Amino acid sequence: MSLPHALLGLLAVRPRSGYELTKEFEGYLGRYAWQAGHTSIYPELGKLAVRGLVEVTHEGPRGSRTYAVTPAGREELRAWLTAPPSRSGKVRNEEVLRMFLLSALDPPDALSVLRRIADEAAAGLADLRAVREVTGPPVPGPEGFGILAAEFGLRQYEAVHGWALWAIEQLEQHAEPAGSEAPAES
Amino acid sequence: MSLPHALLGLLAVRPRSGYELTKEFEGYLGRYAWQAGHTSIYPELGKLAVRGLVEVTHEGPRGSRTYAVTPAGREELRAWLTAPPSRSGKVRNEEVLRMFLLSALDPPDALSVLRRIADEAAAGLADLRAVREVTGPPVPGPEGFGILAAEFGLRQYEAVHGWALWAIEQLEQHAEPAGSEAPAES
DNA sequence: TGCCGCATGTAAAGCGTTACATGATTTC
DNA sequence: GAAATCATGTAACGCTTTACATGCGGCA
Repeated sequence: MSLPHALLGLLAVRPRSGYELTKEFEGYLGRYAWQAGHTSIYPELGKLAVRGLVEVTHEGPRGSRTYAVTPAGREELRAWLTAPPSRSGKVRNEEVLRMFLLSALDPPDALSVLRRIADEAAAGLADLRAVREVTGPPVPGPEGFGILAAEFGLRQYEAVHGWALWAIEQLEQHAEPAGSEAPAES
Repeated sequence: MSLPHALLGLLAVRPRSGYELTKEFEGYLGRYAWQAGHTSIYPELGKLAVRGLVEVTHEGPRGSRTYAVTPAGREELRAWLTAPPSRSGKVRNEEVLRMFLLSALDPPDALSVLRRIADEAAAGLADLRAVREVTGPPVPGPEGFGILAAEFGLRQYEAVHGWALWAIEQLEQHAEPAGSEAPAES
């Protein structure tokens, strides 16, 4: 379970409340890396506090509590991030599963799914390129948080897009296209 | 939950027993797309049988039951694969999470992690290239099962590798390298 | 005969998701 | 004053994982 480390990582950038952490998981973090709802986050913060890895540094208006990482928490985060391959990386990616099973479809159906994948990758690519325009070039330290990740997502989308176009080409050598879908743009 | 569809997809290629299906999840499928143990698979096969999506076609030596997809099961699989973006794609990828949190590390630590990532991507790349050598060029239909996925994995690794090298370059502009790790080869 | 791998299953514990629930503060 | 948002929490259900458990068949 990596949720505690995700929380430590976010709090290492700057202290936040459980509510703010929840919002963070609704953005790119939750979309690409790890998702969690507030009903998982609040109890987990409590456990981390008991273990002495985070602490409440401020209590605000609506009973809000701002958490910050302790030195012990920072050390735990560092240990996890620099640890060996982990070797127990739990993978559950529905999109990748679809790609694995794609060959089970008739070529016309497979083609239309591939065209959709190519289109979605192109859209994601455009989205992240816009993000890069706004944030500018990467800088090190907490300020640059997420820039490396954005570039990573960008290159992932490029790979997916290229793969989908390649796969379409492969399939079209063997079957006439269905012709019911708009072609993917480059 | 995508487990039932993963099972339908595997059975659509050819009928198998629960045991064989379990083995399948220990390979590339479980490593990259979706993991499951036999204690999830056996009950799920029972549920699919009740719903009429699979059926037992043969009973072998050690109480083994060979399952096959029914026409209804094939239709269900097709519906799932060709369905819209699904919009509820659950993402839980520990490796990607590490990349997101990388900026929380000191530059020297971040560099050593990035070098490890680059090395692992290079290793995975070599592995999949070997697979491609064995299986040859892709062909359509159930026979080509997994070839598209292998090419996909290959391109993913290329993207990760390229990203890691790029990230290392970015960080080295701002901090002296730790020098405790072997440099990543290209 | 003994061991290994095949082949399936149950039970308990833990975790995550969904739904339900509450109250305070700000904004209009 | 009403509505939206902030901010946290509990409870129930279902799924996953881990551990435990059993027995047959092939091979040396």
